[in-house]
Amino acid sequence: MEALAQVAALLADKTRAAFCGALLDGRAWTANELAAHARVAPSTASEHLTRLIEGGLLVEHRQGRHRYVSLAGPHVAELLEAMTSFAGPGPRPRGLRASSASEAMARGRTCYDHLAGKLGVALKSGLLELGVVNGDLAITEPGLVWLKELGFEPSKRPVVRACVDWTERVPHLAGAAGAHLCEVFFERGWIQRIGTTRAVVLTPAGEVGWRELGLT
Amino acid sequence: MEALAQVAALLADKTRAAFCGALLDGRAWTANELAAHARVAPSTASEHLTRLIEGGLLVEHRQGRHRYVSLAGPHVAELLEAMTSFAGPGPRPRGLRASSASEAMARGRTCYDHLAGKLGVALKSGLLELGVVNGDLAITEPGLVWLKELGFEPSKRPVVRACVDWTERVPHLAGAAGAHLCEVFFERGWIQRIGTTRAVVLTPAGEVGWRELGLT
DNA sequence: GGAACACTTCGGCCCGCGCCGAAACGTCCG
DNA sequence: CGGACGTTTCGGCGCGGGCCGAAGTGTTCC
Repeated sequence: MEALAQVAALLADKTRAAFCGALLDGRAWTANELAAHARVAPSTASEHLTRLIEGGLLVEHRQGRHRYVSLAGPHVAELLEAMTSFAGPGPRPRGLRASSASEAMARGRTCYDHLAGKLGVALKSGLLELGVVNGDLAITEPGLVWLKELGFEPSKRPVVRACVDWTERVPHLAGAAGAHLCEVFFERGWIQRIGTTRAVVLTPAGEVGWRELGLT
Repeated sequence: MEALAQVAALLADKTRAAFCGALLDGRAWTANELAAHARVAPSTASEHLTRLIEGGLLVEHRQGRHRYVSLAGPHVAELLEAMTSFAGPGPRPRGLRASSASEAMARGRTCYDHLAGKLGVALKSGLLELGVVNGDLAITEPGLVWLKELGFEPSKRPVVRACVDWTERVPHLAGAAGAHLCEVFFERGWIQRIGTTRAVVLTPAGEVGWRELGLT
């Protein structure tokens, strides 16, 4: 169980945890951006990043004088959400700005490459009613056809995976299908990021689009 | 992401991780047993247990002068295996005793309340061939009938869940079905613990039984 | 009642590690 | 070439937390 402690230790520091939380938006961040985000000195951030990369949680790709880092893959995102949902919604954040921000996150957000929050759960429920997935959150035959009509192409990656939502405490839709739908929704302008955060809203166009697809 | 760091911190200590690893056998241990297992003073163990319980990872039930603790539920076991499998099989354990013990664990073991290791993966493959579960590891209609013939009764708990095997790096069968099958196999003497460890072997009777069920 | 036992609380030690600032390195741009 | 900038390395500081032993509480058994 030595290995367990080592992975846990990587995430046990609040600065490193903040890094991972920021990277959950699925994008690549530079070392400086993360340092500013977590309010630590660049030198401190650099050391943390090295440890997270060596631990296999992050990957880097260097470009000129920049060091871009991102999560090492969907499996990392799933692990992070699983752990976060375990602790569950802690005490309500204090302060107007913070609480409205966290409300926005609860309403809808991206979780690495798919949708989470109330929006993510609504999507899952809709797909369930449409028969795209069954009660155990597995893809159905007609569901696969439905997805292909939206441009989905099967790959090595599992089509659907359950990812525990840390605000709703309910599994939502991850995996290749979840990622594809999220991508399509962004392309069509159905969902939009709020500022530069992970929070996401369904646009008016999105509401129409969802209804036309048969989603609630 | 503060919450994430708190959960991680609980598991970031090698003594607490060792406790959790021991408790993955699904049984309740006393504080002293765990202390001896992790080679720390009883006073140290006591403090660790309090923290793990407050963190929601463990539950206790006191009986006379004993303090029994066990994992707080299957969700904890799943989280632990997910994190352990992430780190993956580290360097081979050194020493004859240690390496043969870890070999036995890799061959077959219990993971909280279901089977894991090569044995667990073999069970999953067999159920897949029988059509009890499908490729996405979801229960099928005939599969549910098949389970009920073995005394399975559906409950609130999900019938099947994927649990990542930390030695095989492949999902195996958890959830209510996994727990029920493990229980039945123990009752019928088809599987047996090696000593008092989590390691498990398929008995000769078990080999016959598995064949009769159509498992490989 | 008294002795063994399981566990807990407390005080104190000490190591690990997160943090910073200063200085060095490499890259980009004018 | 020189200056700005993103990043890294190093030394040093200070806190948190894991550990133990000693003493205390509650339970069981004789």
